[in-house]
Amino acid sequence: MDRGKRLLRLYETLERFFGDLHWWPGETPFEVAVGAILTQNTNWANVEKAIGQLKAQGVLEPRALYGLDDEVLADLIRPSGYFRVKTKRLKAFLEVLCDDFRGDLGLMLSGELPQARQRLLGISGIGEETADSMLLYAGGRPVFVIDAYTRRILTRHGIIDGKPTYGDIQCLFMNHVPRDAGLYNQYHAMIVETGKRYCRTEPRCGDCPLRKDCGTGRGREDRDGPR
DNA sequence: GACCAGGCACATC
DNA sequence: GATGTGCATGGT
Repeated sequence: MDRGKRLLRLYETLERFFGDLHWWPGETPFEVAVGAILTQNTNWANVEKAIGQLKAQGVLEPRALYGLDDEVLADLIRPSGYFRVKTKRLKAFLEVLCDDFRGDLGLMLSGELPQARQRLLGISGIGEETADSMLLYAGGRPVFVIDAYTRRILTRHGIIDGKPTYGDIQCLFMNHVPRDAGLYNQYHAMIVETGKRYCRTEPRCGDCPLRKDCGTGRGREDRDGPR
C-alpha cells in the first residue's frame, strides 16, 4: 500500500478510536499562540501552569503582555521551563504583533499562506512547528503541523524512514490529505493524543489503536503474549 | 537521581 | 548541511 493510502487509513483508524476531538489547545487564538511558544520542548502540563499564571494576572492579551517587564514575564512563565529564552521569544513575537499588526492576531495570520508563514518564521524563536501551530490552531489555516509525535509514530509504522526534513513530512500529509483546516486539526490532535498516551520515547502500546500495524513489535506481544 | 517533554538558535566542522 | 550544545521546569 502506498504512503498516501496508509496516511488515510491511519486517520480512519484513529477517528474510529477517538471520535471527533474538537481539540483546541487554548480558549482564544491568542492563548493558542502563546501556548505554541511556551510548549517548545516542554510538557503541556507545565505550559498550562504558566498560562494559568498569565490569566490570573490578567495579562493574557497582546498589549498587556508586551508591556510587561521581562523579569516579571519570566517569573510568570517559569513553570514552562526555559523561561529566559521563552521571554525573549514571546517579546519578539509580541513586538511584531503589536507594532506591525496593531495587536490583531487574526490580521497577522491572514493573507496568502506562504507569506503569513514566512512572516512568522522571520521572528526569532519561531521555527516551523511553532509557526504552523499558530497558523492552524490560532488562525484556522490549512497547514499540517509536524511534531515529535508525528515523526515518531510515522517512523514506528514504517511510513517514513531515515531523516526526512520537516518539509518532507509536511508535504507527505498535505499532498495526500485534503487541505482542510478542520481535518488537519483533527488529524494532528489524534496524533498528539496517541503520542501522549501510547507513543513516548519508550512505547506503551497496551491499548494503542495503532498497535497492530506498529513496527515496535510490542503490539504483537500485547495480543499474542511474549514469544 | 535520571530521564523525558508538542523546539529553536547558534557555533562549529 | 549535518551535528552538537545551551536553555530549565516539573512529572514519572
